[in-house]
Amino acid sequence: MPAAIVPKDEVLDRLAQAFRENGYDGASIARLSEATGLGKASLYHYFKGGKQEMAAAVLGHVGGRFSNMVIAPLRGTGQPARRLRAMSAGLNDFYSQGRSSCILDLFGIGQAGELFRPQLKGAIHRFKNALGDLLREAGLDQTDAETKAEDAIVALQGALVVSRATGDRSVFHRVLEE
Amino acid sequence: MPAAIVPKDEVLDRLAQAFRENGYDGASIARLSEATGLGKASLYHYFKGGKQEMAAAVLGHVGGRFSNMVIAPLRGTGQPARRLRAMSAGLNDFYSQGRSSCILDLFGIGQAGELFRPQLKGAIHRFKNALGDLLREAGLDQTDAETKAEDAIVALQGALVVSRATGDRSVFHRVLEE
DNA sequence: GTCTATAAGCAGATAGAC
DNA sequence: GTCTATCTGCTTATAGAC
Repeated sequence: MPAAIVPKDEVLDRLAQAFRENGYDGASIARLSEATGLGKASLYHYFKGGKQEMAAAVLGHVGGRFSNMVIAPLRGTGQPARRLRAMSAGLNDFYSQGRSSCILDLFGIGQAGELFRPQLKGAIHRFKNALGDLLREAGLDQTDAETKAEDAIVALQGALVVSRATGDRSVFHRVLEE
Repeated sequence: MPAAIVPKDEVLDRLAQAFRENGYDGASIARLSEATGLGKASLYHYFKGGKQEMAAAVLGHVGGRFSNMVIAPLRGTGQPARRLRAMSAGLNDFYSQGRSSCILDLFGIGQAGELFRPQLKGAIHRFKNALGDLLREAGLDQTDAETKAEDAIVALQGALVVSRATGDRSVFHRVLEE
């Protein structure tokens, strides 16, 4: 069995980008085909469950990238303040300096929301725990740490929405400095 | 010319709800027809510009409701702290206790974003100014007031996204107490 | 594993009767 | 002002050749 012409990770990256630009409903198979450079039938060869499976695979893939770029720095061994800065840098890269929408936002809408809510909930939970643990390590008590962690995630999501709506990414950059 | 069977405000309310539940792309004409109780052709009689005009009309209608329920209390005459609480109550109603997504989020996505960005930007600007003016009146300097106002809008949008993604509206309620 | 061709159905939108 | 019926094109998805 010969290797695929395009590595699956690359395909998933491009699918993710297309979903992030258009949302679940707006990302038609034709667009996904164009974004990946694969014909429609090839996409269905990769993802036999169709668009829904493509989205699920993207969710897993993006979750993995998030773990590497954001969660891992938080779970590292340096000083808390330093790890927090590493997380900010990771978020900045992950969201392309605020240009990319978050899948947690897009996949929460409409029918997609019903399909993927458990995964979205899990992703938020993991992020909140990682950040909360770090804040506890930095000296906050359990309740404060959880609240602050949740606030940070809320601010991040809000900044992405406002940045997209205004076309002005300065909000995203400012919020990243919390 | 006899009156319409359903008042236009009622039609707009129902269209708004359908758009908020499904997003711009997810809200098909068939769904909008069902949501309003009007046949497709009747919808096109009201909105000759089709779906795009329906969305634009919803944007204007919802903007008006937001002015009444949220901006007006901020611009009132009582004490700043009291007006702030009135705003919170208005937001709680406007977003149905966190159950409704914000049009600023949904209409920022994909093609809809390109169509409506100016209106979205304007709406955020008006909210930020009203809130900033109140904060200045409460004693903050210009820069702080603007920053805090923006932070509040960011937190509100983020809370709505996180509430929708997790299905847990407690985040929305907590953030409303800032 | 990729492609072209095509099926079946839904999308947005319109015509014309009442 | 509302409806049924319809048009056209795009949607998801599949069949089958290479």
